Amino acid sequence: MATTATALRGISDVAEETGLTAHTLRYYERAGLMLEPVGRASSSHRRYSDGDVRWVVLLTKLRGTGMPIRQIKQYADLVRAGAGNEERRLALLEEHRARVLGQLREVERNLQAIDHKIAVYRECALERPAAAGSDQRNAA
Amino acid sequence: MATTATALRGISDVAEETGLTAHTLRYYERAGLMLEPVGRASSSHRRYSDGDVRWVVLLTKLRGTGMPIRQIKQYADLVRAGAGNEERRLALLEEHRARVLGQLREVERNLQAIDHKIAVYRECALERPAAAGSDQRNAA
DNA sequence: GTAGAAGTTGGAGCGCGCTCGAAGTCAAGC
DNA sequence: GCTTGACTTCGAGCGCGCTCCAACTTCTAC
Repeated sequence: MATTATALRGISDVAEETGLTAHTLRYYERAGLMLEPVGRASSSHRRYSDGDVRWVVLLTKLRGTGMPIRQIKQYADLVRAGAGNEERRLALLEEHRARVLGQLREVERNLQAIDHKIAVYRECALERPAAAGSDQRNAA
Repeated sequence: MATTATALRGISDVAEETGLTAHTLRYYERAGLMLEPVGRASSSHRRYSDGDVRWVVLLTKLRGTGMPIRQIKQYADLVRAGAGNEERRLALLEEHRARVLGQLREVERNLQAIDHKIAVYRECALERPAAAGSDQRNAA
């Protein structure tokens, strides 16, 4: 069952896979976000395991929802500590989730005001046929 | 019809009304986000008109959807320039709107991954009856 | 008049999350 | 051997959006 070859990847492979830069990957590691120091080749070049990469992908989801580095660090610390603190991990994630949902709602609320403004400008554009070329807008 | 008394407000009133700090209000003004320099009392204290306040409120909506100061400045410059550039204002707002919608979708997508993680931890919590007090979680 | 609160300016400082530069190491190809 | 290029470390730098400080003026209450 050695079919899943699980090739260890270099930092630029992982950068490409995750959408982060190599700089950022090193930064995350320095910041203590990795579960364990990333493995090294004899040349001291980093060699990421599949698990490392999956973890980094999770980090990108957390960052992508605005979780601060400091809090991701807390979560990583909990996971690194091993079994027994699952409730605290869950609480941390749920708190984050609630915060994100709140932010989403607020952004939507603010966006509605902007939508209204847009609607006003559209009406305004209808009233005045406008200067030449008003129709070359991209109707995206 | 002079019933709308339109009292001019001091900076701390406006801070309270808008949720910004007085510091931030001054900062926005310095950054060129106001349509015109805010009026002053004889004492050189700022006196915000209703229009000023409405504009600041709009600024908070733009900021609240993540529009950078630099771009808000562009929008303010257009409005300040007066009639004739409504299309550019509209385009600016629509671009922003599209960007925000994209970001919302991506945050939601990332959040789904986190939700999945949360679900896993919840199952995990069910399997092991866990240490005392595991049921005092808020069932939000 | 006088104390204390609240406003003014200009510029410095901060927290965040990267981002970059410099100098060095290592492996592969010519 | 030598070059090229991808990697390493450490620390500095940056862009953003505030946030605060210091020194000063002015309003308000007593």
